[in-house]
Amino acid sequence: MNAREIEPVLELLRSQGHRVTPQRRAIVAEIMGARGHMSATDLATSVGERVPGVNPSTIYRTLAVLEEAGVVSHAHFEGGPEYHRLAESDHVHLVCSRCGSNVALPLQEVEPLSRILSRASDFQPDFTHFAISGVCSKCARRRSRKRRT
Amino acid sequence: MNAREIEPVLELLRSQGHRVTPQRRAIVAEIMGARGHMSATDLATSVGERVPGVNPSTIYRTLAVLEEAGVVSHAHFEGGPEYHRLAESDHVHLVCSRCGSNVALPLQEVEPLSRILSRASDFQPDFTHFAISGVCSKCARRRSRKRRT
DNA sequence: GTCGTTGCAAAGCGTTTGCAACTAT
DNA sequence: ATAGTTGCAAACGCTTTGCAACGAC
Repeated sequence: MNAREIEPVLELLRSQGHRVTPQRRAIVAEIMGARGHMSATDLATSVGERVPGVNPSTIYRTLAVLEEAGVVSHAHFEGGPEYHRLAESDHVHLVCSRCGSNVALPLQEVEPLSRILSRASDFQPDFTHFAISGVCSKCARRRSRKRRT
Repeated sequence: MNAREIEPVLELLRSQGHRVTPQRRAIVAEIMGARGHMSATDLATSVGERVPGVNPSTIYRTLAVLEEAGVVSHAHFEGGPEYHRLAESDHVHLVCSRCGSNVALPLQEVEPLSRILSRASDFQPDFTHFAISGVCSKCARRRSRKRRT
């Protein structure tokens, strides 16, 4: 499936002197094919369904190569880092501290915030690298429950 | 030093049925006395200078009690969670992905951002819970260097 | 044939847990 | 005396590392 996304990546790796192994094919296919983000452990699980026996260390080493190559990136959530193809960096993650819901907000929607921040503190923010915690509309209505932070 | 900050906290704990031990005194003194944020490991180290031999598990358990009591909170950085007294939640952390510098920005400065976000996505953001990654002015000038992210 | 990659086993880290001994109240 | 707390040791989950065997090129 969607070889359009993975072949160019494999070519890129080759052009950088890296080798394309069955394990890497599976990892690249999995992460470039996914539309969301996933932890390294998630990746290990799903890759394991394509090519059984892929070692976790291979997952981590390949993720490092892919980040280095600039085709994959990671973002931080309450539960730790999650990986995604670079194209997924076009939105901010709004995570509710009450119910844990995770909503994606197009980066352009926070464009104004970036400008304000740049002016206020001479800092060019990348709102995609860390999630933004808060309270979603649903939880704001039923004001109760414990924080899950 | 500054018993003004720690005594009320110890009283609060007692009022909740918790007990005040030398270890807790030291932990509370350390984290309520600190003006910044610190990892659990940092805490263990500095507490160890006051009361030698305090076990890491005691640090974690006490931090949980203090968060539950609402006198301490944590925020997420590239390197993991860091703890701080609640009063330190009055600013956002702007972390440079190039040089790692960490600048505090008063929460009021991002007030406009909160309003925009609330309107745009019906979400009440808490910009203090996760740091905000980006590029500081210094690094923006000398455009080079590798990302540390 | 080279040299990058893999699996494996071990180690590293930060954090959690069960439990008996201890101690604040 | 009664519970809450501590230290210890073990377990955990995630990630990293050294190294010999393997395999892409």
